[in-house]
Amino acid sequence: MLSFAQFNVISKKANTIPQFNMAKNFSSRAEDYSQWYNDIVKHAELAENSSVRGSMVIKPYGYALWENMQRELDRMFKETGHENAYFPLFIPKSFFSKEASHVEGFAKECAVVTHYRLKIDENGGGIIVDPDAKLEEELIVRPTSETIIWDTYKRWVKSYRDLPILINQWANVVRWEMRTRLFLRTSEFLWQEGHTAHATEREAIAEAEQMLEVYADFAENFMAIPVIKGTKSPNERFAGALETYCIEALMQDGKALQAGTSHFLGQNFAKAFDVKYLSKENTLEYVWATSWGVSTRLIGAIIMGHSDDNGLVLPPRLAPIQVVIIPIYKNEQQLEEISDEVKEIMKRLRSKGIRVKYDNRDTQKPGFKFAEYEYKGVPVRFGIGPRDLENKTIEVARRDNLTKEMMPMEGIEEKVLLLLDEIQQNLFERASNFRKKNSKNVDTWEEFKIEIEKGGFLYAHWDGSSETEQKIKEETKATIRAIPLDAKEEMGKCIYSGLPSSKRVVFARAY
RNA sequence: CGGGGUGUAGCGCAGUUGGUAGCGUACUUGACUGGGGGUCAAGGGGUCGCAAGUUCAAGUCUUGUCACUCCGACCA
Repeated sequence: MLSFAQFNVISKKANTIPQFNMAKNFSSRAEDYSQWYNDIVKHAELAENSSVRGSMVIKPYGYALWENMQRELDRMFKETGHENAYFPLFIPKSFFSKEASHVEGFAKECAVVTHYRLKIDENGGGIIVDPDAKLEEELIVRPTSETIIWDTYKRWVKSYRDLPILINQWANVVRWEMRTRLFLRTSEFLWQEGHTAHATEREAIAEAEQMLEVYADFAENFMAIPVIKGTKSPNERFAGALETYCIEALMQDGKALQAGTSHFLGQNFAKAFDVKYLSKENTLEYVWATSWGVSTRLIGAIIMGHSDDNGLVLPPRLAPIQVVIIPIYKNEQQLEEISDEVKEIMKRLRSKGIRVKYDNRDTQKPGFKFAEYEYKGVPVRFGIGPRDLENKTIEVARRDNLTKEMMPMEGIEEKVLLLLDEIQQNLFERASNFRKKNSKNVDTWEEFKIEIEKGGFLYAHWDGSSETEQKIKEETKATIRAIPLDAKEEMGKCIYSGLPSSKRVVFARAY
């Protein structure tokens, strides 16, 4: 059991924000971590369960967050030379059987379309599937798009001049999961999947590594979550890949979350779909492939990475609302005066690119609004009342450490710009410290079994065999989350088998 | 798919030995309020998850079923 004390950095000073959530029946992390997570998703209005089992409705606030994530990622993809395209949702069943390990990996979780028509039931039972409308070939709802894309690339690639192909698509995919959790695992989810084709192995590997860097950059600089960059062990590798690169994050309950993966696919798909090009030397060669993706699961990472017992905490660079302004007034006239001033302030904030919202609803009290935006994780809140108009001040409250102070209206846009950066930085540091505190080297099996119960990343030696990894998983539920790219060479003995090992890998229990 | 738990008003819950449903909050109206979830008063809102069964009578008992949730197996 982890202590969350380090995340409750509420100062005892006079400007401390009082804690009201006790009255609202929201769970705390220590009481029930899973319930706490579910409460945040629902009460912060990110998403809710739908009538479709295992599928969620992403609500406007949650979708706005996703849009911000999309925008930054999309920019990064384009800056690295990629273009967006769109491929079909339905994939002919036969495509799947072309790459053996790929089928095996996904077969158990595919939704299948078998018919194309409904009809009125003659026996009065409402609507039924028309048995006469059976498809010649059944269609799979994509769990990922490698097959349909490589079937397409086959037609696009003739010569080395056609390479590389650098394409990304934003799409939904379906994986029929037995056990679902909002954002972390749902039957349908939103993601992006990049699929590239290259002339050489070297170039493909470089692409996979480059995209891993992009993901790590995004995680750390936008989500404010530190990640371990590494490769997966063969057991954890993507179905059909020769190498899977990953970024791995640590959640507040001590469990790991895979935040993004990038795969070097070798020539597996090129061979399965017969994608060849004529080289400069006039020889026919199979192309080399990569694929890489991140999903709405990242929203789960943001929630579990930063939020506290008062609700959601969002990193400023991704927050749908960065500054919310709440007027405090006694009558119509005061509201008008405040609104005039706020209009001016908003203009200045927006000129700096700050996403600001003025909540002038007359239907809610200020205190209610304070609590609401706090729960929804808005990084900065302004309170402006008659006293502020007189003094030319603003009460500025920050969500990350729950403190507030008075600031002059003059030049507030510059101050806030700095403040947002400071909050972003603080969240990253806080998460980094947490990870540091919950990462340790472990050298004996006894110690491993004790430490894994406490959660966190365990750096330990591993003999490199799947059997050992499997045994460790069976006995402790821990898996190898990553073989860090920056692992230093260090002779040691496998934690489990005692066989020699040259570097430490990262073990953890995972989502 | 196996095991546990929960489904009663928008949300959170109570409901005794079976006797026809209640609390908090939210909602509506009004007044007073207003710098951290306001106060008072008066109101509105429920096929008790769904379907069968037992019974004179079912939120309550029985069976089935669906959903959610936790724990396993599977996975981003």
